[in-house]
Amino acid sequence: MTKREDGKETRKRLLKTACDVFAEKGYRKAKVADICIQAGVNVASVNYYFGNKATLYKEAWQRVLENVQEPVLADTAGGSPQRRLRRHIQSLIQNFTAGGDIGLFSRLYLMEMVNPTGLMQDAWHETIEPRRRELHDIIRGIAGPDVGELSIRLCELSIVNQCRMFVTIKNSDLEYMLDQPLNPDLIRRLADHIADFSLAGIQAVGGRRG
Amino acid sequence: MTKREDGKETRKRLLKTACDVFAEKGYRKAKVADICIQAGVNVASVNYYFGNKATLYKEAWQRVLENVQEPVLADTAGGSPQRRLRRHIQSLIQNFTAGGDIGLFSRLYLMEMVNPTGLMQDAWHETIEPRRRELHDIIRGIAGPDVGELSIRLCELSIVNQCRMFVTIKNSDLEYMLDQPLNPDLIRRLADHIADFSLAGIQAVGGRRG
DNA sequence: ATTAATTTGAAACAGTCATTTGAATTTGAC
DNA sequence: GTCAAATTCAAATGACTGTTTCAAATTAAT
Repeated sequence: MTKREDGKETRKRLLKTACDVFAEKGYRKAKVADICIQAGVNVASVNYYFGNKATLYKEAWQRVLENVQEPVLADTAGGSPQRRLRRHIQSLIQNFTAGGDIGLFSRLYLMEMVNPTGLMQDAWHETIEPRRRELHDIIRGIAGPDVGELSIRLCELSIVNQCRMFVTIKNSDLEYMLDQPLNPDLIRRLADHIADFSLAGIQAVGGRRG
Repeated sequence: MTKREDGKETRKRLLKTACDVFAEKGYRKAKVADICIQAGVNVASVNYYFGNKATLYKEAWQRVLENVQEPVLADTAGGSPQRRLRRHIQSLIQNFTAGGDIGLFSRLYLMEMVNPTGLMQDAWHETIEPRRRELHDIIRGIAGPDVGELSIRLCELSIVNQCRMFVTIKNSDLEYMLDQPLNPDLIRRLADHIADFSLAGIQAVGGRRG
């Protein structure tokens, strides 16, 4: 009865492309035509497989969220807090810079922030929460038990927002400020810097019994 | 023969409102009708005074850029580098949080980044350059003369991006992460934190002769 | 060859806005 | 008080953009 499996493949390609395009342009500015052309399928396919554009958007988000959390947590457990911090920062930056399935997340978030569709809202909280908690624990481990909760959270923000520069500053502007091209070496250097800088920051906050 | 000065007033109100609306919604999503209604003038006024929407946008940018640099530089000269750093950070944050003529700048930048109009490009470099240079000197003063140029610039980025969290994270998310409402007191606390955190960061980078 | 799942292109449809227009109103100068 | 220019106004224009629908054509599996 049920024949023809080849539609699955099309649907998959469509969804994958949708992630890219939505991340690049945001919900509104992304046309279904764009997505379809880039995916090499007919314009009507979106409606055939997803009903409408909004549903496609939601499913794209879901796909991105699913792929964001895994590769990091595995990598950052174990070792001294200092070492864990360094690795956590590296993985954060990788998330923000990687073009593949992963950097998409922060771009989507940014787009939602700048002009919200209201189609999302909740789902992403669950996704970042575990990572947030881990960073929290690492910082606590470095700062010590006497430091106030608020101080720890402020450190979280300091660190995450340093890493987020890759999302919230145009690459060309970043290169302008650093006066050199943004290659993988430089990114590594930046990760090291952020780790050093932040480690000292946390220790200072801890030392003053914030 | 005839003068009639009352149009100037309208034009001025229109321009001011345009800054707000463009900053809030971005070029595309902001309708001239929105701007006109919010300014309490007729829809045709935009074309009457500015010819078209694009020109209004450019003039709005210009207006914002003009008002951004002044109030800060005056405030941060003099004192020890440590003290100057603290004040610089405070003024940065004020720029990013103030609703008035000033916080607009960073919102406009963000909007341009997320979906560029291509109408701007250059002008803002000139505007931030003096502030950038000042921060650079402050950091150099703290880190010492032996620290490499790149390290100084990385510190710049660390600091600026901590302050930019107010622009690049939704207030509601910020409140969620800090687990308390974002009132002026908390903002002051955050400024203090960033100053402490960054001071230690710079000194660490300097100490290691980066 | 039959069947049902896909694919297709074109047409229909729904909105959204910037801009124009020309008349009405206000203003300032004489 | 009158005139001409400057300004305001409401309505209409008019273009464009982009999603969705549909019926016909194609394809894969049995």
